[in-house]
Amino acid sequence: MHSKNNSNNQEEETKKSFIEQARRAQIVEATIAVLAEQGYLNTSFSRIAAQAGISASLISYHFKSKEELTEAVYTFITQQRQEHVAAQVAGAATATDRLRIMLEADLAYMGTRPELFQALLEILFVGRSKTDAQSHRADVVHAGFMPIAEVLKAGQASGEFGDFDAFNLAIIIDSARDGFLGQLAVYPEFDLEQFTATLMTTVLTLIKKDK
Amino acid sequence: MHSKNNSNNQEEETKKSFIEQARRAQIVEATIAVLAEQGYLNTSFSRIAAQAGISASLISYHFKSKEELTEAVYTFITQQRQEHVAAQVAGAATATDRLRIMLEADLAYMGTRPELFQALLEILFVGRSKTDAQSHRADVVHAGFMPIAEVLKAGQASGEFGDFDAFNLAIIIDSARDGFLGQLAVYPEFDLEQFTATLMTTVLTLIKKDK
Amino acid sequence: MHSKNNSNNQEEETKKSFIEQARRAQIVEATIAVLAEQGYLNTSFSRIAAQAGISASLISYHFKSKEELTEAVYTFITQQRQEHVAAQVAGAATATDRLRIMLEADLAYMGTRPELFQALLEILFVGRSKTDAQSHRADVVHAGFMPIAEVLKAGQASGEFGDFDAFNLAIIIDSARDGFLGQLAVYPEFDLEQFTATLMTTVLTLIKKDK
Amino acid sequence: MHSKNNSNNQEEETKKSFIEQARRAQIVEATIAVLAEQGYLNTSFSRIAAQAGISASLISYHFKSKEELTEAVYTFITQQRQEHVAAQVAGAATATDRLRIMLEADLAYMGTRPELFQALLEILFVGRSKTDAQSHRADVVHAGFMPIAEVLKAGQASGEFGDFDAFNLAIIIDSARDGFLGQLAVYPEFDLEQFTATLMTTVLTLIKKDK
DNA sequence: CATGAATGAGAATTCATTCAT
DNA sequence: AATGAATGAATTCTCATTCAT
Repeated sequence: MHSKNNSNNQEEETKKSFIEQARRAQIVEATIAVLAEQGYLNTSFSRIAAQAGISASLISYHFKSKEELTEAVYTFITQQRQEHVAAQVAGAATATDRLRIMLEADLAYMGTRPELFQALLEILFVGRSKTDAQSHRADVVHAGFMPIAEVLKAGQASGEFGDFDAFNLAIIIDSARDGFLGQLAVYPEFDLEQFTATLMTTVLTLIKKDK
Repeated sequence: MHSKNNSNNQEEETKKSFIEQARRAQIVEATIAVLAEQGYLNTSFSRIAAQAGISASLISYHFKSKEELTEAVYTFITQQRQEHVAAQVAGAATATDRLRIMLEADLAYMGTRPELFQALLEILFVGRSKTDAQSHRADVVHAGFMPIAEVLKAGQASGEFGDFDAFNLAIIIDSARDGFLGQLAVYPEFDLEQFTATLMTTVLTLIKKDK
Repeated sequence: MHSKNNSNNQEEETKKSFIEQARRAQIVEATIAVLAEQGYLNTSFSRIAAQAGISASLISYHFKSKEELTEAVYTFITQQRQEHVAAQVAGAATATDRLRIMLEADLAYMGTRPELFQALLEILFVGRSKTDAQSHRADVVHAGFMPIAEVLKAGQASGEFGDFDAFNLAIIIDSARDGFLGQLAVYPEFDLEQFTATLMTTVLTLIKKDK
Repeated sequence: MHSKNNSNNQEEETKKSFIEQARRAQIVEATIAVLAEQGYLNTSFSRIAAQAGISASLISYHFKSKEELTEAVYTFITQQRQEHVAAQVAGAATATDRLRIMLEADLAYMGTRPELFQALLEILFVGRSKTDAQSHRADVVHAGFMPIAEVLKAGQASGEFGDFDAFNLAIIIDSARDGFLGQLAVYPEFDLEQFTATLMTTVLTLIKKDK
């Protein structure tokens, strides 16, 4: 734990935690694959282990409980999602641009990895065994439309957008985007670009000033 | 078993199927309650039985498998939902009216029974143990936006609506409605009427002819 | 649960609970046997099941948890023990008689069933996984010498016994009796009657008035 | 491994066995603590490791098996116990003195270290996974009263004590002492000195010549 | 029609132990 | 000397389902 020779301590610890991180990542990826392919009900430690080519107890070794693993998967997907959007939204000048990029970047990333969204849904609508899960899910749901609601309000405050119920419109936009992603997981042949275009046209119509 | 006298055979069978129907309905209702309260993971036969005040084996007696029970619950909720909409949409004269009623009637019914939607979500995103479940879920997802797409196309064909991508707009509208119902299950304090109003304004803006 | 025909209700319930009781008794007996033969560590549900010739899950069916089973075994042995003593101690006239019977009756019963004492020890010195187990064990330990202490004090109060530290002498007597039972479990060849005689002589010497 | 230079080989080995001994002692102490605090069932390598601040595999490194560790703990406690008594009993002149010191010294030492007795009990009544464990335990139990029996017989042979069943009286005395130690582990508030006094009075009464 | 009894399959998790480093 | 990583065996327990009554 606290070794005596402080020579290459950091290097060792980095390497160690590297292996650990690699394993955890491997397990998380395997879990996503199983979740997307087999559904939450069939996502047992032994199936994840089979998918990853490791033993089931190794999963317990790296994740204290199934809950912790599920949480890690959720965190991983959500972070990936947010990072991709954040990277592109940084350069947006207007509220319109920010809103456009938020939707387009998210659809572009998640739309090409339907298994991520699939896994996310499985987690959100199942892992409700513990007491705080309901509120956790609430937070999650919340997290989806709040950023959109803020952009909408910002656009209204700056006079860039027209007059509308920002809160409920945010729910509509957020649900539309996630709804399509949900469809895409089931119907891979749906046209991502076309939907994105339709959604953008729709949104621009709705936030227009002189409507 | 003791069918020596074939006098009132039919009557008996009718009575049996009546009891049978009543039991099945009771079990379905209990399942919905447990699904909504405890989540799919905690919805075992024994919990449903406890909720209904019957034995777990009686559920097996009336439903060949858990899959069949799940299917029955899904069918029950979906039928209820469709019947309520169908009853009101019958009297609609224009496509606009039909679309409005489809949304308003559904929100009015499902919005006041969040446990139905909750249970629906639990089923849709979990019960995937058999191979054909993926396609089954596809049908389900499909069922949501197709009626809307048809109305949109009808409105366009009759010249009542403007020019837009009917298919993708149907996905948007359907997702917006269901998305809000999903939120409502988590945040009961959300304002159903206000959202309905916002959604209607939005939809009317989108289908308008001279936009 | 609450059946409609109240004709032979009681009879049915009696029969049912009879089967249930029989099974529980069978499992308890099997558990005692395994405990005594293999020790607590090797007393798993599957071993008990093998001993009883039933499936391991049937044990779970009748006992909600291993803790409950352990508790049942403890209760069973303790009750047996107390009943045997109580039956004989009832007719005792003097404190001396009461004390003598308490010791002789207990040694006579438990001494011929060393596996009961063995099982008792295994439970008392192992089943300490839960929080309240420490206090539970305390109660148990307490239960052993308190009846003896009471008899000693009663004998002193009535002038039947001499002057001594009743509390600590009770511990000594109780420990001596249980200590021998513990030895007997390991060395079945020890002479029960001879020890009983020695213990009685000893005790009578100690409580004598004019010593 | 790098034993090319055989110059200070012996010194190294000595140092090694010193470290080895220290580690083994550390692990034994940690095991005693966990045994006393958590009970045998909760005494796993990982818990012992946590208590000692080392890794679980280091325990396997120093003790070939759990059995060996258990054995080491038992030996350690027993040796401590015997050494303390032996040191004081050496100067006893009469059999009475020897007996008195054997009891007083043991109670004085073990009575102030209830965790040792607690750990001893946990080991004696649990660690029975191997075939020969039963006989091992027999030896252990034996070890308790045999020294007492010998003193009693010696005192009788020399005419110092009266006439009694030395063997069974030894069991009584041994059980009384250990029984109180067991109580003490559960009720720390019990009065060690008072019990010791009572026990001594009792024993002296029992071995008296003209009774 | 209804149930209690029973089961086998499978779940998550802990354990002692091994091994490369 | 010491450890983290890894595993297979074993554990308790839950589940859907069957069957005799």
